[in-house]
Amino acid sequence: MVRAPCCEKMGLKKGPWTPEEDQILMSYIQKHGHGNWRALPKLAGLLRCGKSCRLRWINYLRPDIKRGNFSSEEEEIIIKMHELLGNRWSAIAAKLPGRTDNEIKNVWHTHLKKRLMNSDTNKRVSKPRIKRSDSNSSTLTQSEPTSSSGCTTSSDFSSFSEGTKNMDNMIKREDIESMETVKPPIDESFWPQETVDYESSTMMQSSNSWTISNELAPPQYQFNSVETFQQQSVGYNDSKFDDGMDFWYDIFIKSGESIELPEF
DNA sequence: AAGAATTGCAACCGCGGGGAA
DNA sequence: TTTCCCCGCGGTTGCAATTCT
Repeated sequence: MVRAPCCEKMGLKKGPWTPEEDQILMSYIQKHGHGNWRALPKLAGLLRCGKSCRLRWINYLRPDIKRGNFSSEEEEIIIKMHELLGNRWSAIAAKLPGRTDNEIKNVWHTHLKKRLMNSDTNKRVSKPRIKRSDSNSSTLTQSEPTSSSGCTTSSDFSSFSEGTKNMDNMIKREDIESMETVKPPIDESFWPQETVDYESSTMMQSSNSWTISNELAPPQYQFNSVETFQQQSVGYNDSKFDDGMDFWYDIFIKSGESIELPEF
């Protein structure tokens, strides 16, 4: 079976969309829905192929699209899901409402993959670039620092599912979030705005405890002494993840201290 | 200040799945 | 069962913006 190239017909426009074309496509879909994508451009009066219209709508014009930089939580989810699912961008996008597979794919290739590689090789992470444009905002925005939840570096996610899966304490996600205080005292504000450098905090593991030192961090953020925390994995179920998976967080408890895990 | 190099992202391409005829 | 068509997915590309020298 020979398939004709999408835009073989002469006269069909390719390349960047103009605001006028966007307006035509949006108002047509808002009035009539998209129905048959192939027929849509003709009906709407656009010199584009249906595939191009679909892509423009899905990736850019849809009203529920969330624009702007990814939050560190979203990036964590992407990293975690990528580890579980691989390059199944649409499946990952399903876990991030308002984000498209294309956007996630781009973020992975431009930020997260490099970050993980740098993390593995103990290199500094390069300064994030300022986002070029944002349709919902006329001002340029700086990427958020991507140091995520305290000392839980991206490479630590690899141990999420390898952790103590047989532990009995299954708790809810909101409970985990309310337990932020038991993590080591390194949060997003730890890092100066212009750089993302979670590698300046080093973690050394001996049996199930982590020794955390941040002697390379900026002076105002250094601990007075090296502190030791116990690592513990806690799992949770989240209805957002409808494919039956459980997720695991590593939390850190100061040596000598104990906490009670919240009940269901 | 200007040109080169790098980066980020929108858009394109081709393939495969699934459903209708 | 086979053929055709549409849609969605993942990989890749092109180019504008930004940074570097």
